[in-house]
Amino acid sequence: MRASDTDRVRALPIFAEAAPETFRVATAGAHVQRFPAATMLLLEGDPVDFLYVLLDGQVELHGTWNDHETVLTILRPISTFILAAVVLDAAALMSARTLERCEILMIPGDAIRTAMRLDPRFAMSVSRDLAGCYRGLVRNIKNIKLRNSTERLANYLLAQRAIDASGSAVILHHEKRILASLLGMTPENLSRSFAALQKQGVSVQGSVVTLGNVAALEQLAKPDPLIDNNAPRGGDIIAEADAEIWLSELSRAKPR
Amino acid sequence: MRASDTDRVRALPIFAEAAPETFRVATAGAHVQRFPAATMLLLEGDPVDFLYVLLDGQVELHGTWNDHETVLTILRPISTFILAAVVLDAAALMSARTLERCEILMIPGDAIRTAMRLDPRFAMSVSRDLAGCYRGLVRNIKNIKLRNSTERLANYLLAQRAIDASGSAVILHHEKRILASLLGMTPENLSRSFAALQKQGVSVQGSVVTLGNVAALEQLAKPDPLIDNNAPRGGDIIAEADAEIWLSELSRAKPR
DNA sequence: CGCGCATTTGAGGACTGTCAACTTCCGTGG
DNA sequence: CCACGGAAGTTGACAGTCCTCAAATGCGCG
Repeated sequence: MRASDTDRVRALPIFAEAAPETFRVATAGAHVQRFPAATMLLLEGDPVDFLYVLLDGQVELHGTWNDHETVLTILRPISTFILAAVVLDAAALMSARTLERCEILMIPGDAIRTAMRLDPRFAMSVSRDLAGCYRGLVRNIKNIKLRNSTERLANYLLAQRAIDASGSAVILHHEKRILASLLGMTPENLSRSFAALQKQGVSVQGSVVTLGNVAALEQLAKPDPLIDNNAPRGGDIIAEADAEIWLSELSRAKPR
Repeated sequence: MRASDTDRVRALPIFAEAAPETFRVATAGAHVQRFPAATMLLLEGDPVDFLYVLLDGQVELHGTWNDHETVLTILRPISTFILAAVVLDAAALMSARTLERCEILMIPGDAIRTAMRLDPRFAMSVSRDLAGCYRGLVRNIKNIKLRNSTERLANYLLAQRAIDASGSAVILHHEKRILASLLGMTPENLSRSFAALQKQGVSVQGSVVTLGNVAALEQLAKPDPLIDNNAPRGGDIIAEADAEIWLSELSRAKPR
């Protein structure tokens, strides 16, 4: 692992407050591995022997049933994945596949579990990370169960805009069929949803989406701090802070 | 709190391995409170000051958006809820409402967080609990995104049968409109799904459902250990053990 | 007994998935 | 550099799923 990578991993929320010794032990048994695009890193049902840390590239986590597949999340550096399975030493519930060439740090699960027993601050950080992941999924379920596909897309676009902070243009970082699956629809319906959002000033050219009328888009999307995590990075804390601002905006919401 | 309750709380996975001192301190500042049916315990967006432990009764956790509501989970004794918000000292993402008269132990969030810092074994237990909750939600999302409503109902019935182990009869522990929301459909469609399952030998009389042909129901439901948590109680470990048996059954699955 | 609420049933419409054909984009190889 | 092939994306037609509204039925409790 390069020194710059070490620093980036050290800065992960999970390690930030850990004792130096904890970090040293955990990363001592770890190794960096490079994978080509479209590689299955892990199959659901497999035992999980490592905590994965994505250093570079993109990874998709997905689930399968009855010959159908759905994307559950898409990861970008720096982030860890399948922490929950590592903590429980259990089989994976999601499969992991690289979307591009990736560089991944693999930390033995044993090392993580023993580190948690020895270093309470580290265990606390793991708990906080898991709690943040849990809340991310709660948001996800509310999004799926309470909104239709066009509303989900609209909120996705607004959330991306908040993250990238790149003016009125949003760049899609993955293929549309991957995005469609992430949002719980078919590629065909994603196209149609984009078309439907033209009325709200949305126009698409390849992977560049321009939001011509953010106010109109927000009126349709009705973003909600209790569903849409608008924190630039690293979880909950920031999102909670603006809750009151959002709520005032929500008070004028109308029935569907 | 009655002595019998103390024992039951002590037996919770979260406290089972905690130091005696940890348990004593945490429960010292706690108090038991009784609530009538249909009481809002917590509104989404509210700061969370307590870890709740349901000792008796039923509690529903739900989410709201744009004047629509969806049930996210239904709790029965003994279980804790909103642990994730307590760990992060964040606002609740779900509202909690009693479905019947309830008896609830409320442990100050501060006590939980300081206990985690002081007792690594307790922190480890909290991590394991959160990891189990996280995996429960992953299963939930796969269930919603990969199955239609009748398939979800069929799997729900099979899962209930496995939990209660009560022959070929399954008892619905909550009103059908609550169950419908939990399964992500309207009450009307729950009725129709029950009707559709008559072909698979399912018949309903009030809150008693008899499964007349489990094999046929399983053929439709295609239960999967990576979606349906069939552990009698307390999470993942048992479910993982039978994975191989289930998988052999799945290998002959056909495209939808 | 009657009221209120949950549940069921029916009709219609909105939303979403599937299939097929077509267009666009992009990387490869000539 | 260009032509080509294959995959991704789009569009249209159609079907299945699901929601909404309305009305009827059933159930429990005062």
